[in-house]
Amino acid sequence: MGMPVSERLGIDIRRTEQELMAAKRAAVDPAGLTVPQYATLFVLAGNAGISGAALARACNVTPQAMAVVLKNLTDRGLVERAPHRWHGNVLETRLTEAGRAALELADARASAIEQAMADELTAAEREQLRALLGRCTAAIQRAAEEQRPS
Amino acid sequence: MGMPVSERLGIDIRRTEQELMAAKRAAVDPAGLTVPQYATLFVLAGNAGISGAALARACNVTPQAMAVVLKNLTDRGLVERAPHRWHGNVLETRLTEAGRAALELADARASAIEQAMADELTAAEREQLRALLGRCTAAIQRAAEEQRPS
DNA sequence: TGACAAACATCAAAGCTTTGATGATGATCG
DNA sequence: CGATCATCATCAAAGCTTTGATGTTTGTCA
Repeated sequence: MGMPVSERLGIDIRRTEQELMAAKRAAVDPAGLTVPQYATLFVLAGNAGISGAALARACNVTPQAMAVVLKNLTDRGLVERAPHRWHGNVLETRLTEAGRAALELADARASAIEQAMADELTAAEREQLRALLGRCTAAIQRAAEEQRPS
Repeated sequence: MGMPVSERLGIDIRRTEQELMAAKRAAVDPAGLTVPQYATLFVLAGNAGISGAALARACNVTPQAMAVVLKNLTDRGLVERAPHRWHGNVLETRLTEAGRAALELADARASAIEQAMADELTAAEREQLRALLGRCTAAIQRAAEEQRPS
């Protein structure tokens, strides 16, 4: 096979992300939320009345994926959706009181995970990590672009 | 909310992993595979006759998740499963010829993504990244452990 | 031998995610 | 004005993933 496992940085990245997801899932679970639901409520808290499509962009998922999350959140009464006043097609989404409460509960615990990660590193190391990840992201995109059989 | 978005390293990690997954998905798609299927075939290529549970551990997913992947691979004739000779309950899984062919096709392209990422960084930077990610992983696990209401 | 723990496989429910396809709405430009 | 394009929402299909619950098989130990 092409590249030895020991040299695949993707494995390390994936491993870390998996650990992060597992920890966040556990952190957010007592609030009755999933990680995507938490992320959605989080964005919503700072952007009341945003559209589903914009929410999808903010969370880096497809509008269809976001629609599923929003449906579940709506069913549980954590968000409300209402048609935009003069902009016919758009549905404005807002947090309900219950939604804000769940978010606050979840965020306290989720933030603790982020905090632990931040505390493990010095400020310089944090910047280093972000810079390295950024370069990886760029390289990945470049490689993907080149592979495209356009 | 607890922690400002600009300080959440998790977001950078997640972003990179998403980009990586998207690129690998595109890379592996012409071979008719998904990323989990590719990962499974890859492990299988180096561990013929492994059990489903062991495969799950190697891929860092639950046995149930692996069962779904294996079912799809079996349905497409890319792997074969047969009961272990003297060990009644275990199903041994092996690549078929078609499976090996799909893997090779997919691996060439997937490796190119990994290679691009590796090429972007110097050897020292690669080690730095792995070390930083490793420390993050450890910190995450520690934090998750502490949060557990045992 | 018989009870028990460990490992394996699997059914089921719930949820997320992607690609593809449709239809509605609003803005732009000829 | 009317065609076109971009944006938004949504239906559908396929696949991955998790938690929880079952049942089988093996090996250990009292």
